Amino acid sequence: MPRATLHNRQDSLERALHLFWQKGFHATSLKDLERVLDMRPGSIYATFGSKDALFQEALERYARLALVELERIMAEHPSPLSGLAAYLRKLGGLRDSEVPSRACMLMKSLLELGEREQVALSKAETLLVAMEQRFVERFEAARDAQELPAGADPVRLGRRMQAEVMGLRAFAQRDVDSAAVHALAEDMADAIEALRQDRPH
Amino acid sequence: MPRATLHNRQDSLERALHLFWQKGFHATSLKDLERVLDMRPGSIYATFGSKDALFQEALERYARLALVELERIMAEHPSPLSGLAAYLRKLGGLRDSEVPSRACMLMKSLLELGEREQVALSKAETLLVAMEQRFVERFEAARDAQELPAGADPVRLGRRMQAEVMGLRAFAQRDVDSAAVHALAEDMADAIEALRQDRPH
DNA sequence: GCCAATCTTGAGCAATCGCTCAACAAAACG
DNA sequence: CGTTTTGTTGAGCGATTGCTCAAGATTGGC
Repeated sequence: MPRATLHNRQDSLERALHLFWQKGFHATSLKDLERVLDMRPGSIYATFGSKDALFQEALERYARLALVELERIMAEHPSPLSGLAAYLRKLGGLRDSEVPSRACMLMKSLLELGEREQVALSKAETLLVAMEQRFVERFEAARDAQELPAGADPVRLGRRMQAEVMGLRAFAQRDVDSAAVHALAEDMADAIEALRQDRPH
Repeated sequence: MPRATLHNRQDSLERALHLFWQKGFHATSLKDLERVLDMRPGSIYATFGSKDALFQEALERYARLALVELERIMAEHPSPLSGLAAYLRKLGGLRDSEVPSRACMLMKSLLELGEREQVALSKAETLLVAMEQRFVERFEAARDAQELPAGADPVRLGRRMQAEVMGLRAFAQRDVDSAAVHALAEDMADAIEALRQDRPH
C-alpha cells in the first residue's frame, strides 16, 4: 500500500558520496545535494535525516569500497609485500582516472572537520584505524611468511604504509604531471619491496 | 595627522592565521575573526579587504614561517641528509606542543579549497612547490657532498620527502599517542639517513 | 471507487553568511 | 581652537544556510 519509492537509496548515497568527496563537507550545500540527487529537501531529510547523517553514511560507504579495493589487490598477490607494493603502484595512476578527488576522503575529513562535526570526525578516525589495521595485518602475514627481517615491527610498518598513502594522495591532489605521481608511487613501492629478505632455507 | 592605529597589523594577521590554521577556511566565520581580532567588520575589511584576501595573507605568512623554521634546522646541520632527518624528527614532537593544528596548513588548504577559492588554492600550491623545491636543493647539496649514491635523483627524493612530511603530519592530526608519532618520524628519518653512502676517498 | 499508507513537494522559516557605509572618534597640523 | 585625515564602529543589507511541515501525489487492499 505504500507509494513506490522514486529514488534508489543506494544510488542517491553514491551520488552524495561523489559530491562530498569532491567538495568536502562544508563546501557542499543542501542546494548542491538537491541538484545532484534530484530530490527536494523534504525527501532528503526523510531519507537520510540530516546533512551530517548523510555525510556519515557517505564516509562509511567510501571506507567500505576502499577496503574492498584493497582486498581485491591483496588477493591478486600471494606475497603480502608484493600486494602492498602493487597497491601503491595502483595509486600512482590516480591522475589518469576520473575520480571526485585524488585525495583520500577520510584524510580530507580528518583535516576539515572540527568540534561541531565531532561524530563524523570520530567516524573518519575510526575508519582510518581500520585501514591502518589492514596494513598491519598484511605486514604480519609478511613476517609469518618470512618476507621480513626478524626485527621488523608490523605495527610501525603499517603506520608508515598509511602515512605513505596519505602523502602520495595529497601529492596527487596537486596540479602535477601524472608521471611525477607514478614516479613517487614507484619509489614508495620499491621501498616496501626492499624490505624483503631472502627466505631462509 | 592620521588617527593612531589601534591594532598592530602583523599581530592581527598572526591571530587570523592561528584561527584559519585551526578551523580551515570555510569553518572560520567573520564572527569568529571579529572575536579573535577584537575588531569590527568595518575595520577588518579596511585592513585586509576580504575574508579571502585575509586568508591568502595568512597562508603566505604560514609558509614564510615554515620555511624559516626549515632553514633554521638546516643551518644547525652541516650534513644535508642529517638536516632533513632532523627536520622529520622534530615533526615527531608535533603532539607534544600546542599548535593550532598538527596538519600542514598548506595541505589542509589544498584539500579543502575548490574552484570558488581558486586564487587561494593556487597560492597554496605555489607555496607547496617552494617547500618541495627547498627539499630538492638539500638533496642536491647532499649529492654534491657525495652523501648520495650516483644514481640518486634529488627531484624524486625531494618529492618523496614532501610526501613523507604530509603523511606524518596527517597522522599526527589523528588522536594517537605521541609515542606513535615519534616512532613514525624516527622510521622516516632513518630512511633518509640510510641513503647515505660512505664518502669515497 | 475509496481508504490507508507512504513518498514527494516546495514555500518558506530562523539563523547565519560575507560584507557595506554613513556616522563617529582620535590624532597631527595650523 | 578648528580643520583635516584616517581608523573605528555597528546597524543592517541581500544572499544563503540547514531544515520543517502542511499539502499533494502515488500506490495496494478492500
